[in-house]
Amino acid sequence: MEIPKTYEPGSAEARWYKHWMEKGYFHSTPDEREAYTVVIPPPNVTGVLHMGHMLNNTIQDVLVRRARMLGKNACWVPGTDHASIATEAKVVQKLRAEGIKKSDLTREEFLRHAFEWKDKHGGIILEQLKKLGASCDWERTHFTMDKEYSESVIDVFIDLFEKGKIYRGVRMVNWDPEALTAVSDEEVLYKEVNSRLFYVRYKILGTDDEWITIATTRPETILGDTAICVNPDDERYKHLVGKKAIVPLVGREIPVIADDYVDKEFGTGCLKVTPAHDINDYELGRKHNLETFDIFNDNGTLNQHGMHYEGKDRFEVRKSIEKELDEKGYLVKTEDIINKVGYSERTTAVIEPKLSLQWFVSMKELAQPALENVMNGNIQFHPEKFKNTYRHWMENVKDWCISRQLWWGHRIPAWYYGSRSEDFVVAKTAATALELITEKTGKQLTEKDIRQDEDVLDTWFSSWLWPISVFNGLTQPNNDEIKYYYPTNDLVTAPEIMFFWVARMIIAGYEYLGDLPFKNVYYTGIVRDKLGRKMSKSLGNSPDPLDLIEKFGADGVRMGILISSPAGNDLPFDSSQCEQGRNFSNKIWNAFRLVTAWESREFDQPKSSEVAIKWFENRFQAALLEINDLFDKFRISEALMVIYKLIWDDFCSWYLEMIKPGYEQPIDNATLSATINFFENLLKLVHPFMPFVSEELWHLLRERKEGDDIIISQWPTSSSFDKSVLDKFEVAEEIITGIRNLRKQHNIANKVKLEMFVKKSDNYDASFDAVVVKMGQLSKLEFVHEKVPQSNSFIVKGSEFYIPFGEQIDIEGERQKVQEELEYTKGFLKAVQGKLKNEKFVSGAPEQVVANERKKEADALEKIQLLEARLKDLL
RNA sequence: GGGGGUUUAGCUCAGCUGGUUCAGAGCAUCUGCCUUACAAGCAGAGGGUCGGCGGUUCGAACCCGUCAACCCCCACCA
Repeated sequence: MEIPKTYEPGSAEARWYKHWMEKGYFHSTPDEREAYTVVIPPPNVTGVLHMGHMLNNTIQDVLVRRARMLGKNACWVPGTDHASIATEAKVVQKLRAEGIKKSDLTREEFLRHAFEWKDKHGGIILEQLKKLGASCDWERTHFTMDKEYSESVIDVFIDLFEKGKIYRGVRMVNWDPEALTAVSDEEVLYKEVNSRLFYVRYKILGTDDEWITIATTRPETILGDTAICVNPDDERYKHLVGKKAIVPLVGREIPVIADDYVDKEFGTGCLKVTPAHDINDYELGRKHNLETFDIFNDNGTLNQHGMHYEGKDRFEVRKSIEKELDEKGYLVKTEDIINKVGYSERTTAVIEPKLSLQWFVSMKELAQPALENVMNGNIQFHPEKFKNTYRHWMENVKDWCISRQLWWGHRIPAWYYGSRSEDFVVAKTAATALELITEKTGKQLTEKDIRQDEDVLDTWFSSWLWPISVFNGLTQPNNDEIKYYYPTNDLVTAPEIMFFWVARMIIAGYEYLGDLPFKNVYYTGIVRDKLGRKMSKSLGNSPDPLDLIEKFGADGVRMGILISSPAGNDLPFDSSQCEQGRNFSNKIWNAFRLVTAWESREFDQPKSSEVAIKWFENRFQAALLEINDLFDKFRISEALMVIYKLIWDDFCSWYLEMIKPGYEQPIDNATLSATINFFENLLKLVHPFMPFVSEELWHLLRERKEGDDIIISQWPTSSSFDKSVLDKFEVAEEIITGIRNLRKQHNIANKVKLEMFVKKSDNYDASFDAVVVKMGQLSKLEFVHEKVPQSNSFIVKGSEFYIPFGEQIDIEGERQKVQEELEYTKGFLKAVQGKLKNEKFVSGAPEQVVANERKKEADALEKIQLLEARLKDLL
């Protein structure tokens, strides 16, 4: 049977993924083994796989597959997030394309459309992950709006409310006066625009002609002013604090107050305070007990507080009021400035900040254990540097606004029965709400008398329960699964959502299960394009991962994405990296072709093969130790690099060449069998990174019994190794390279056998001589006591190697070469001796370091002697 | 504006608490090879005053100061 020259990933990938699924290898149920649990950062339900997901999920799969091979009960829970804003925006957009406006639909109608959309597009991304090879337990797929999951979200809301951790508070929302709705922060686009700064003077009450001048970009809001504020340290205005000023046009008397918030440098250093239309002003208002006048109607026109401007649009009023202020002598001057203005993404209307009652989680106390347990290392961040960012945020944590003015999501379980702000109860159902109302007020109401809060909860208010709720840890407390799988082990995610998600999961973990949600957090970087831009849907600069898989194979893409992506570092993605990955799978494939082509017989093992095997055993163990260590430190891409070099350089370029029989010659049984064992172990190391090609070759390499699949094979066991073997081999490598270099310099083909003579140093080691003869294509290797004339030479570890070339020798070239080396060594010696002459160095540096320098000196002296002798010969 | 981070070869990164290797790897580049596993390959080679400046030290890529550039997060300024 002819084996193709290149590895063809397509069929192998489909075949093996199906096989793994059929065998149920991805599915986990609690048993006596140690659990290894990972929960996927749930992608948006309607999302499409992008490069960030590829990176993130490849890392998770590597960790999970390795854990499985280490004999752990690996469980990787997949699922999707309802992503309220993103999904709702998509549905709105889709409806708009069909000519349907959201405002024409009832909530129920809209949700019907949304669920239809979710059923149609939801989970596409999960199918894509299968193409990547993700070994998720698909039977455990969760969605943050599943029935039981939603129940846990609502329960947590109610619980926190009852504990007094959730409260209603005033917050500025982004009001879209055209759509007549509040929009989320994410839907506001800030643009820099040319504006004007108006300087307006207010008369001080009780004076003849004393004025105070403020600067504002929004003169129309003067009608809502309830104070003027200056910095307490501002000498210019100190005498005015406590006095009253008169609002122009309105005639209202307002206090002049002092607060640090005011920047002395900006404008005139005086701020007019309009608590209803600016969040900072609102805070000042609260602090100083100011009145609040909301001067706008919902559609952006002025209301009754607008006096003669009532009913007119805010921008029209801005123009008119400028004129009026000017005419009446209040306008001092105007200045052109550039400032940022928010526009609604939906309607492009200018956003009006508007005060409204929102729901908050009070965070200070909840955050305490979450902060401590990261700082003390109970939860580890990789890389560690993110602890700083985390600490800073957690120490200054602000209360979390959890209500969103959307329909797609978990509706807030609050029920209103009156017009006062305290006329509400929090309850799971309307029925319970009615009971609570009766309890609270004595009134007997019906469902018609109450209405549920219109808002839904912030998406993160459901995703923060992810590691708990995928095991129903709240709805069925202490069930077998939550006990077995929680705390999970590793979380792999992007640093951007450290606060949105990671911190809050930690908080929820301690609050609800009294334990950490995961032990390690691996932060991936951001995938960027060649221009350094973040790859994103909106920019459209992300290659389609499925195209890449098509082109380079899933294994190739996985390797390409991991090879230069240390934790926490950005990954500037270029498809050439996938090419490298594809080449690597091909390399392994061809190594297999070579090994499988050999015919084996029973005969004496050549010495070169014997020592080659001994060397590779040790080499493998050394690499394995390093790989395991790198995995422990979550240095995944470095582990991959070690494997890459182990296979490409050590196994293929060295080992296989050392044991390779001559053309059409058989190989001895012992060597072939050892080689196949090596190959198997190498495939195991590769498997977490390149699951498909490794499984394919695992089965081609030898006959396998049913169920003998690499995915469930045992990770190679680590044992001690003999470093001296590796050191000796390194010397042999150096000798072989020396021979190759001479061949190259003198244009001697590999086929031409050469004779080599060695003048040994005292520490010459002959254990790899057979390999040197084979790899160097030598016809003779002989030891001599004298230098060999008429030959080229090189020095390795004090031994001199001579290869006679008869007439071909280029004496001048050789002399020059030796001369250069001599110069260099002399320079080196000078530097070393310089150090040793420095008394402060000899007395100050540790003994070991000084000893090293002395050794360097001795070695250099010896080498200089050899080189000088050699030079004399050449003259 | 606040906070965090980064800066080492053309690119992506290692370099552990300052001292074995005149600074390491992969990719890319260059040179020579279609050598009977692989040209998606083989064998070699070149390439860095470790962002700038100053300091501490016998000794600095590593510690301190300062300047600069870039990135991320948060808040958005009347």
